Amino acid sequence: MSETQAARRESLSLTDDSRAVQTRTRLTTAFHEAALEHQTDVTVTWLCDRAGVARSTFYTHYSTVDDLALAALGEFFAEAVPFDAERRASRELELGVIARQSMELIIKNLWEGRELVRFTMAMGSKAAIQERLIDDVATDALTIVRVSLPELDEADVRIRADWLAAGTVVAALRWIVEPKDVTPEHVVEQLVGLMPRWLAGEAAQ
Amino acid sequence: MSETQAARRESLSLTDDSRAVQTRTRLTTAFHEAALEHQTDVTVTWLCDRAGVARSTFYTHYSTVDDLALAALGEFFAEAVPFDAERRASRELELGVIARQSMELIIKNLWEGRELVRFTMAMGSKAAIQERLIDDVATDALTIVRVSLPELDEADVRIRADWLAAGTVVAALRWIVEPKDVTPEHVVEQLVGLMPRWLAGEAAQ
DNA sequence: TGTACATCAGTGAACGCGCGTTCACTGATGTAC
DNA sequence: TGTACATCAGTGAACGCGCGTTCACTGATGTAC
Repeated sequence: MSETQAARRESLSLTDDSRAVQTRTRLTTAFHEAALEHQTDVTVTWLCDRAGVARSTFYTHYSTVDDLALAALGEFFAEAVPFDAERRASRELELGVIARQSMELIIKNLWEGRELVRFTMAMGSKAAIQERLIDDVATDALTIVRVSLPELDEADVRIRADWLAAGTVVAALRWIVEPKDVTPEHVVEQLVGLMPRWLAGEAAQ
Repeated sequence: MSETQAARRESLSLTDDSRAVQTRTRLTTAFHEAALEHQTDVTVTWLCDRAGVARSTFYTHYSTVDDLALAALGEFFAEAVPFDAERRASRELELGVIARQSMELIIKNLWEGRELVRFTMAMGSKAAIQERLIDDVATDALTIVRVSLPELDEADVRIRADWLAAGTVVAALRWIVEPKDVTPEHVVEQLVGLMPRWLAGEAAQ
């Protein structure tokens, strides 16, 4: 990981230069196409050929295929979690209602994108993607825990956020990846039931 | 992943041939040494040189460095979880006591091996190792959930096992990897508190 | 107890492959005057 | 409105590297007789 390349990636990720935007779109599209076509062995070269972009250009934007994959997976969780924190802070709804609605949103997003999720996780980058999703969700979950348990110190907030993020992401991803006769609604109920009471109120357990 | 190599690995992993045992020991030792010496860039070649073993031999035993790393990490969780299931089945202790003792065992093992765990996760294989630990723990946790909630159907058992395994492994690993002023005892309390009531009884929440 | 043989783990050289970086370049965009 | 110039994303060829496999081999172990 050279400083030069990393710095260029950093600045490119921030720019809205139309050429850069187009390159990212092309690569993301190529990734989606790979998923639709159930391509195996998707290499950087394959993606670049498909996107009509030079290999060296790929690396000015992304450091690995996982990087692109995560970008292409989009905002399956990212939408739900900050929204949840907002509503908790406003205290207009019961905890159980908020928890259930947020989980419904996460599960709905995952379910709608299940083809893409399955492909991505089958591509060999499963572990990396799972880990980064957990990271992202845990970061957002920190706010939820702070709002819910204001007196808790930071280290304990972190433990709770990690626990919740990991449990939710892993259980949801496995349900998505290994299709069973379980409806999204049922999964929501199960996951809400696993939440602690301070998070989901009477809906817990 | 060729059939030939995979098959050879499979049969070698089962044998107790003294040569094979010695090779595995040497490689595991080399990995431990790499950790002690805080080696960066531990490649298969480095490990084999250190172990006095041919590179081709490495691949007759392990498919990747992660494979070896997981073996070298040993039984941080594996010891605790089946033991937990046994005691639940015998119904001689309160749920909360069993849950706390099992968590104490997991955390104690991780704490004692924290140098090795940190090294392994810093080596670049963090995601893969985290994922495989979750897998292992989830498999054992299936039994615990079945014993605790006998009437539950298999898909729901799976969701609960995944949730518990992921929460425990991820929260514990992050505590280990990013040292804070949090004692092992305190972490145990936090994690037991996050368990659902059917698992930890009154100790939950 | 000794000899012949089968089994199987280890070896080392060679292979192709994809990764991620580097660098001098080109060409499009947009700003200065 | 036109010209000169700076900026910066994209390019493509080349590089070294480690991965994981293959295969014909060697040599230790242990079993059969």
